[in-house]
Amino acid sequence: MIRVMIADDHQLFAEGLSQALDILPDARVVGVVDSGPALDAALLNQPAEVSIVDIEMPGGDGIDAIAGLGSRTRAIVVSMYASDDQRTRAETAGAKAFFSKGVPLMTLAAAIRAVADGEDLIGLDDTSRDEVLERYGEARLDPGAASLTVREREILALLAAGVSATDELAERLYISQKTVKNHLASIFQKLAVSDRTQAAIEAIRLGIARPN
Amino acid sequence: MIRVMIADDHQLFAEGLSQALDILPDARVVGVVDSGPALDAALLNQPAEVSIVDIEMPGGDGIDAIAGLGSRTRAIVVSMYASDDQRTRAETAGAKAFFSKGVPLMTLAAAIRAVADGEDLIGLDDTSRDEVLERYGEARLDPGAASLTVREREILALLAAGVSATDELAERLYISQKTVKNHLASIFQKLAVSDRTQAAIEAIRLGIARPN
DNA sequence: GGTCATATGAGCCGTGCGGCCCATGAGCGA
DNA sequence: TCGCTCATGGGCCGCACGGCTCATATGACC
Repeated sequence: MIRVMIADDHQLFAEGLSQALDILPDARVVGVVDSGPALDAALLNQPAEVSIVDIEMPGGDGIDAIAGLGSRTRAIVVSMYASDDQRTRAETAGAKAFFSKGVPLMTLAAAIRAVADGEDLIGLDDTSRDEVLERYGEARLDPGAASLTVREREILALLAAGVSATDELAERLYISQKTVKNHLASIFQKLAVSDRTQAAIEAIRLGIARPN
Repeated sequence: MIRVMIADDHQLFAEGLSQALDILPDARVVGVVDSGPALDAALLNQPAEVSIVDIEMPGGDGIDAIAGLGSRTRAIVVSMYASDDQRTRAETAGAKAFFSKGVPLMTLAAAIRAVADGEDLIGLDDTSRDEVLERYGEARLDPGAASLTVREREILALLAAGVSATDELAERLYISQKTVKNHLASIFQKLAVSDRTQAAIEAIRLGIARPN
C-alpha cells in the first residue's frame, strides 16, 4: 500500500485526485494540504511514501517546499503550465517526477508506483520515461492483505503479538530461521513495507492481529 | 512490563497468584493454564517473558513441558513439596529458578524480575541466590508508560506511525541519528522490550499511538 | 504430463540495529 | 552549590536483519 499526500491549493483538483487515487488498490491518499509549509507539517504526523505537489500555490512555491523535505517523502511535481525551467527547478529541488496536469490519471498512477519503487523519472528523456511508466502500468498486487498466504498470515500474527526475533519465530513455527526470513521478505513485498516493525503495524491496521 | 504466564491446575492458587502479581507495577499476568500442553499452546499466541510452572499437574509432569519450550519463555518451577531431585530435574529441563510454594510472594516477585533480566537462579547456592534476589527486591520502574519523557513519546508515536528507520526518525525530529538511538535504547528499557517492532506494538497497546 | 503456487531450505553480503560506556550543557529543586 | 534528570551527542562492536539468487518437494489445476 503506497501512502500518498497531496499538496494543492485547488480543492476541486486535490479532492478529485484524492477520490480517483483511492480507487487504486495499491495506493491510499492519507492527506490533502493546500500549501508548502502545510505539507511539511502534515508529513511530520502522517508518513507518506509519495507526495503530489503543485507548483502554483499561495504562501511559497511548491518547489521550495520539497527541497526541505529530505527523504521524508518522494515528491512528484505537477504543474498547470509545465515549462522546461520549471522541470529543471523541480529536478534541482529533488523531485522524482514532473508532470503537466494534462496527463491521464493512469499515467500519474504509474508514476506513483514507479517513484514509490525507487525510480527517478525526472532526469529521463520522454521515451525512457514512457518505458518505465509502461512497466508500472498495472496495480501492484493486493488490495490489503488479500494475497498473503496462510503461512504468511501466521507469521504476521506472531510478529504483531511481539515475537519479533527470527529465532523465536522459527521456534514457534517449527521451521528454520532461513524459511522465516524468506516468508518475511515475501510479506514485506506484498505489504509494501521495508522491515518487521512496519509489517507489524500494518498487520494490526489490517486486522490480521489485534493490538492487545 | 514483564509478561507472566501461569501454569497450575489448582485454580485457587493460580488465580490468587495472578491477582497478586497484577498488583506489581512491573509485571502482568497474561494467561493462566492448567497443564503442560496447554502452556505450550498458550505461548504460541501470547508471548510471555516468564512462566510460573507447577510440577504437580495432571496430564504430564510440568517439568517435561518446559523442556520443549526452548527460548520461548523462561520458566520458574514451583512445587508443593520441594525436593532436591525435583530441583535437579528442573535444572536439567532448562528452568531458571525453583521454589517451594511456601516462599513469600515478594520473593517470587523478585525472582520474576531477576529471571526476566537474564539471571539464572537455579544453579546457585542459597546465599548467592538470596543475594541476587535482594538486588531485584524493588519493582523495576514504570507503571506502563508513565516514566517516558516527552521526547521519548514523540519518538514512539512516530515509530508506531511507520517511521521505523533511524535516519528517517532523525530527520523528522531534527536531531542526529545517534540521539535517536539513545532515546530508543531508553524506551526499550522502560517498556521492557528488545527492539523497535515490540516498542511500536507496545505503543499502540498503551494508546500512545493509534494503529490507523 | 506439464505448469504454477506454496512451503521449505541454502548461501552470500552489506549495513543497520541494539548494547555498552561516556561526555556536555541546560534546567530544576534541595 | 550540589545533585539530579533530560536532551543532545560520540565511539565501538557484534550480530541480526534485509536484499539477492537459487534449489527442492509437494499439491492443485488443466
